Amino acid sequence: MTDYKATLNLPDTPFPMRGDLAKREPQMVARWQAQQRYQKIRAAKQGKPKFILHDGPPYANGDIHIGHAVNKILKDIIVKSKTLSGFDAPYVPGWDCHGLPIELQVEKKHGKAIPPSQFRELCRAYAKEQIERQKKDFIRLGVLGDWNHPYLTMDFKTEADIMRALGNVNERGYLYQGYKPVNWCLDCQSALAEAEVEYEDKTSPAIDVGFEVKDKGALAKAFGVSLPGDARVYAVIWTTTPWTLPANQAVCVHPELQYDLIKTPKGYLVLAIDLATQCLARYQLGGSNDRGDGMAATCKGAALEGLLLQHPFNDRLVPIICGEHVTLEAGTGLVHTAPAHGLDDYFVGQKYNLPTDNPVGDDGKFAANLPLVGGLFVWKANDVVIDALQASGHLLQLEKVQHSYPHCWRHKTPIIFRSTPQWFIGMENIGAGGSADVEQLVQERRSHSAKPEKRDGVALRDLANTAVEQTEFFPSWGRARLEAMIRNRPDWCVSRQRNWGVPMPFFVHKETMQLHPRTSELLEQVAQRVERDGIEAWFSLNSVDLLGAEAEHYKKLTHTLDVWFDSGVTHASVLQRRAELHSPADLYLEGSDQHRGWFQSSLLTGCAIDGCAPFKALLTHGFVVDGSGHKMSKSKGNVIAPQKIFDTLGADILRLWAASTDYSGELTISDEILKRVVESYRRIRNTLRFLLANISDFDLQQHALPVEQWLEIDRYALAMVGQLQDEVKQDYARYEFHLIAQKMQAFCSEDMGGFYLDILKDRLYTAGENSAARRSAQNALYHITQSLVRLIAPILSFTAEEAWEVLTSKDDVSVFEQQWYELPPLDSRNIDKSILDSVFVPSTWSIIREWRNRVNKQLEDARSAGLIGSSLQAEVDLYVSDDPSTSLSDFSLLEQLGNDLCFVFITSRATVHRVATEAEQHIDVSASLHDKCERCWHYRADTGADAQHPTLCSRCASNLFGSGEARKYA
RNA sequence: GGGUCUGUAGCUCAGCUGGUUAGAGCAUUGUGUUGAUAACGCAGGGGUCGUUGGUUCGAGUCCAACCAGACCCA
Repeated sequence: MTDYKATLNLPDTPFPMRGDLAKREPQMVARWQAQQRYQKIRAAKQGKPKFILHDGPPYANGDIHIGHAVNKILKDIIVKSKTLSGFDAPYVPGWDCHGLPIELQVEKKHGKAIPPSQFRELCRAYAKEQIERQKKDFIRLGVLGDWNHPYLTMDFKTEADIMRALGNVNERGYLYQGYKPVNWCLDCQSALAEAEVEYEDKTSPAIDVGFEVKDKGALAKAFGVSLPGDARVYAVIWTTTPWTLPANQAVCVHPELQYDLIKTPKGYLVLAIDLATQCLARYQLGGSNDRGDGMAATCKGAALEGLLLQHPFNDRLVPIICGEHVTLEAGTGLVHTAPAHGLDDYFVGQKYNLPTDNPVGDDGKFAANLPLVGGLFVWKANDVVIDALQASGHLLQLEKVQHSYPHCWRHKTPIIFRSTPQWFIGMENIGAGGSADVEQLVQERRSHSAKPEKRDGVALRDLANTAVEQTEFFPSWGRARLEAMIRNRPDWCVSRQRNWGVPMPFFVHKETMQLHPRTSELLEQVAQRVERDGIEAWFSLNSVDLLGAEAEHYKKLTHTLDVWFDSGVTHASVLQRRAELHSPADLYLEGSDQHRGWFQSSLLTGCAIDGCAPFKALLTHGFVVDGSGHKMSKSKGNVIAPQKIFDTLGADILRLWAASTDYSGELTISDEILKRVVESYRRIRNTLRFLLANISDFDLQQHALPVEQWLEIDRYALAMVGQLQDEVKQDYARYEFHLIAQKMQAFCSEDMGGFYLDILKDRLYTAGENSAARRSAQNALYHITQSLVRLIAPILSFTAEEAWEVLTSKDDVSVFEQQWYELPPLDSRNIDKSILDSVFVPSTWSIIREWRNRVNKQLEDARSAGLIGSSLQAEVDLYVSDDPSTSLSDFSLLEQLGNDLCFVFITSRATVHRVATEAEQHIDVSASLHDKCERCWHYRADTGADAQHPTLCSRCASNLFGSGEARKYA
């Protein structure tokens, strides 16, 4: 007996069914790097229009987590899809290298007793080491980029350009000196970062102090009462830091809270209604808020705004102001406000243009010339202040309280809030809010800080607003979020008192505190030295070298820049400095937290320096959460590490997960989800494998057939992949990757596996190897493969490159040197006239597929009844109505397929019969009574017709030894 | 407490401007095949569309409140 199996054209490919990704991907990465694929792709794309996705630099500390992975994968998908869309899309990854967290790590490792310059060297070395670790993982994810030349904010040139950017901001007039409260350790005599502060219990004196109301007429009006001429009225505050009273500049009320005016033996007191009773009890005073007619004298806080009070021991008037931060948790509902000594106070003070004058020196002693507390240490001043208040009758109550209070993490001693000179980028030059009276009052007293000039008369906030308007947002709500933040943000404090950071290379006059008149010129000289020697050039600089004799009048600033400034100005230090890049970038892409971070620091510096945003579009993704929607944390134990995923499942699985999740909200990940992703991957991979395996003997040069000579179903397949490609290209352009993953999956399962490929097997395997019937199928498969490999490439990069090598039989080429595939045209303009008349367009094919579904259901019934096993054992008879009112009835459509209809249903016979009405329509399934052809497994009457080949049907006999069967439709 | 979002089958997602029995893939169950075989085909089960109220002839789709979750602030 002949082995007819050997005569079949069975699939064959080196593309394995199982990806074995975890093991093989690293080898692929190594080879790509050795082959310099990134550089090759750049060369291939030279001259194409540019698409610049600018990398927001991750911080160079710690190994990458799943959030990093999502961010880099999304960027990579975009860069690659743009590349395939015909853009030259270089990708220069970056790292953020300066700042406190690195200092902390280095301190932990090497201790604190290290000279600053050596300490900075250690920081630099640490950052470098971290970058290498992160870089290795990013590359492992399959992210394509210029990994040999990333940008680092600690590159000497970049450090110099960061300084130059600061100089530009200053030249535009957006930089000014002001004061801001910082955590201050009296023992360190230096500022502390948030991370250096610990909270511990401390006992403090808590005092209630009356501020005498100066403008009694206005107050009486606010409460709707009339007051006796000699009445004394006090606004009462409560504080646990009596020493801050010398810096008091206002008393703050909540605009929406209700306040009482209460008559007591000590005079009238203003207190929040909800706290009045307990306050009076504490002061051991009775009292009444009856305004004389039996009605209570109350009013909203807002009504009190602007009233002037006499400071209890300084010769000045302070206003009542309104603030949302006032609460009823403790005290009186009126808050003593010293902008120099508290952050809330500072912010509300900004709003009302209150001075932030700080009377406390570095050593914690009050300035010598101050009344009452001059020269005293702050803690000592507590008692003096209390005694004075007691003596003057302003003190209503004194007690000791224990409360949580910030302490220095090194000295374990209580710290203070103390405003210090800082540098700001101003959002506008006129403070918002505040009543006219307050405005006037404070205007007179403002002398120490002049806010900046506007750029061309435009405030930075307005510039930023305009820039946001002109930006495209993915998703669109990003705009609202950024707008809201810009509307509310205070001026940006850019100075820090750190070691490991880019210095603010300024000289200020020792007396006037003004910047040196030649600041820009000097800054450039410094920048040139920094370009050569790094930031150390500034720290080690002797002022005389630059200033000569002037040096004795100028102070060299020791501030460093907020690291957000470093990364914020990469549009200047990177985009505008690298030949292959440009600013504004086409896209910035980061997590949603960066609306406050990098998006904003980039926007503000861009607007300050260039007058516009450094990006044309912003894309935001959510955070990764666990399967139940909760954030990941070590303590919860629900952290999933990207390293574990690519070491066990492979990077392509992680990439497919990132792509198939809708990133506009949170991205959920769990073992189950990953398991589903793996299934999904298998489907795509196996479809690809089947395609490759069935065109392994196909050579387009030799075997190409014009589309009009293809079988109908092959043209339909081409139409399907054409539509898929159109949609997927659009989805890439809109950055809607989860739709792509979805469509890819459906295409592979429904259109290919469940329909086209299943039907095709018979023809591919049993038709003559070089027959038109088989070559027609292969033509379609070839184009589908070409299209599909590219469509998945941005997402499943490893798999696509692997398939590309099989497809091209070359191992040193990348699919990313290509563009989206150009499918043979199928439309009426380019195709043979005969096809125009064809009834077989996608919409008619869907009718055929509906009938196929009906047949399948009947076959399944027959199978359950034990009538058949394989569908080829069945013969079907379709009774279909021929509705004369329609131009093309189902009957005539199915009938036209003729003998090919059975291949569509994968049965041994399919016959269409005409019935009159739809009600008569039905499908009969019967088991074939004929013999099974050993080769094609169809049950046919002509099996054994050829005596020479008794186990073959005549179809196979013809395909093997004759002219071959003719197929027209399927 | 404020700003910006999210909540449709076990999982990932569709569902356009409100209109008939809410879709797909994966998973699950049954089954066929053994010439895509740790693959592929076929059929089935599975959803109070976060909850409650409202607008409407009609709401997953509009409005309000609430619940849960995320990010950023305070």
